[in-house]
Amino acid sequence: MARQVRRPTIIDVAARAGVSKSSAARVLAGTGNISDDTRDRVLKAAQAVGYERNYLAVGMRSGRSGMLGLVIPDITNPFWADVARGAQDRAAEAECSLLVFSSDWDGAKEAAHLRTLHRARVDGAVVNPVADNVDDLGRFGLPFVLIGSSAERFAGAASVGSDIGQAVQLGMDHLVYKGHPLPHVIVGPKSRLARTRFLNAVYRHVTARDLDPADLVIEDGEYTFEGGRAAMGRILDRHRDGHISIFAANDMMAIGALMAVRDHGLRCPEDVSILGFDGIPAGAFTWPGLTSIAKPGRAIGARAVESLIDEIDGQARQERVHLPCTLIERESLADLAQPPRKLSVAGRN
Amino acid sequence: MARQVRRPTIIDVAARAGVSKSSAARVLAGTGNISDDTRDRVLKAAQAVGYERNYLAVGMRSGRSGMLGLVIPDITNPFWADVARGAQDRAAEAECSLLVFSSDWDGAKEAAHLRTLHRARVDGAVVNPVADNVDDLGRFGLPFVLIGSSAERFAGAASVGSDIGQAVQLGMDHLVYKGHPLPHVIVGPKSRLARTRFLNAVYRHVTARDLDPADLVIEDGEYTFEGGRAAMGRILDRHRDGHISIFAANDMMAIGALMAVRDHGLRCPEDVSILGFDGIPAGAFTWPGLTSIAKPGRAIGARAVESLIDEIDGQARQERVHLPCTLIERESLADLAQPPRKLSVAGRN
DNA sequence: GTGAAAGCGCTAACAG
DNA sequence: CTGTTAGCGCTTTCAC
Repeated sequence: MARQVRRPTIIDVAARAGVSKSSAARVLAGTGNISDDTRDRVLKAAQAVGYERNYLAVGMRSGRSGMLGLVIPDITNPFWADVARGAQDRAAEAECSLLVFSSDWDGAKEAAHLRTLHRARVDGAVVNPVADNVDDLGRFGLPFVLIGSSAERFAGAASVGSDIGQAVQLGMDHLVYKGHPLPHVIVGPKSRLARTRFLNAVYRHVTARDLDPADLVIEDGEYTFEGGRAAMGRILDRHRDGHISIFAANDMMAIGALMAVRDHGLRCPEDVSILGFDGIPAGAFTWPGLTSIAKPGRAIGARAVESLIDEIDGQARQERVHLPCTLIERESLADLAQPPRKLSVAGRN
Repeated sequence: MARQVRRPTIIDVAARAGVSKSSAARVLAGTGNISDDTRDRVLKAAQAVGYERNYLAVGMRSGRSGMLGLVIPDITNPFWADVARGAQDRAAEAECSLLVFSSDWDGAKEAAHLRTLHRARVDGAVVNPVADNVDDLGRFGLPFVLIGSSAERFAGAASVGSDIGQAVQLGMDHLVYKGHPLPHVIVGPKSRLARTRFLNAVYRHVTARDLDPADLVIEDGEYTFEGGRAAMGRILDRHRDGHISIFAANDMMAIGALMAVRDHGLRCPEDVSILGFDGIPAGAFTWPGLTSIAKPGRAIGARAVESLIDEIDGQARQERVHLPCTLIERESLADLAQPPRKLSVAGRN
């Protein structure tokens, strides 16, 4: 294969069009005043020689590389993949290239990727901060937008994430609608910021309906399949009468809980109802399908890139955006509000 | 936030070190002969002013941008995310940045992304070709490596993919081992190249064991959940006695098949055994867990980048690499080889 | 071993 | 409206 074919430059175009380099440049960059005739000839010449702008050179001259960076924990995680996709699409619209990096929730890796981005001269970056490197980013003088739940720990930076309050509200309302006024809650470990935010929203909802918050049963564990399974196991070991309703703060935990229900010889949704949170694709394939509150991953990615571009253009909005979550209704929630209707399956047995 | 802090250049470093621009450059690039003293002073100066090489400028001068491109159908698809991750990691090791694009299996989008890559002056690209744009890539004179099953349609290009023959062999062997000598096969539509390759391998395995290939039951459908569900439905409508064994050419179809089994009031693995192909994460959360042959996505991505780098460096190997698949054993396959052992669950009912 | 100088492809004053 | 000129930051001859 012919490697390194010499690519035509603006000089070739100018020569062929019989104009000066700068006239050609003006036409090609679409700036300044140009006579129709000149424009025509330059455009034709460019076409003829197969000219393609060298963005490396443009970048060098203008200080704008046309590249954006994205640093997320793991592209292999469906939520983050979704975020990446949103960012990609929005970047493509803006004719920007996106450099994507995975940090594995590791501060050192994150720092390394940030440095790489800086060296690559990206115009700005969207990052889900796992450590305090964001301060470095700021010091670099690189425009950036933060995403995810940990984003708000950092003052003075634009951020976009999902609206946990609205999400919990949505979930609790749905639970109430289906006849589960006071679900048991499975949340993450104490150390995590998201836990607090989630719980606060739950309490707000409970107190707003004049229910006794002390009746709320809370179990916690790691944000994993096993964490959810163990937490659910504990609940089941304790409580053995009547229907149990669960609101899990994370789909992996919800799926783990589902497994625990089976382990205990119970059925979902007949004996136990489960509502998840995240909207991961795997929830569609569990049995029963997992009803869940979906985070708008794609929208978050897209919005973050949008904010970033604004910031790069100097229209720094520096805002905190919270995007609404949506309900994905599948089969893991029994309809207790109208007992005779949906529970026929259970009744038949 | 301080936008556009002037970043120190090689000139600043040279001035501070009290040497010429070129000496500084030599030290910083690690080329040419330099006295220890000079090197020391330059390095110290660089450190002091916080110098960082401008890769845009380097790229312009050297014709190497240090960037690689990756074009896959959809970063949101777990297999492709895995490929992207492998590529990312390998690129990071080589100190390259990776531009990632999703083509949505759309030729036009693919072409657009390829053009963007070309304009961004990437040094090479890894692409899963959905259309015939790869010819363009070749014409561009851009080094590239193809990935995925459609890759081999293109002559004269390096490619890396999974070893379908070995994968099917592995699956069939496992099926035999578990007492399912002649599974029904659910494959993709006739138009797809992967179908043929899969079926050929199945036939090879069957004939090698002196079984009658005419006994092989083949159903096809789209490579989707619904496709698998429908195909399985047809099988179930026809065949109603004894255990049914299924080898699906794709996990989504396998999961669809699982659903069809439930639709028909049957149980997996007691009445129907299912073996999938892909190893998608969701297979861990179905009930029962899906036994599947996993494609080495991450390894494919990593290997592709490796080949690409070799090719860029002029050691064009131009080879076709086939990476082996592995078996993920979960619960969707009954052990028919030793009836009394595992089928106790079914027996109890 | 080191420095001076040319130039990668493009843009942006500055004259004309 | 157009051409001339001077760089952006770096590498790379080519002399010394």
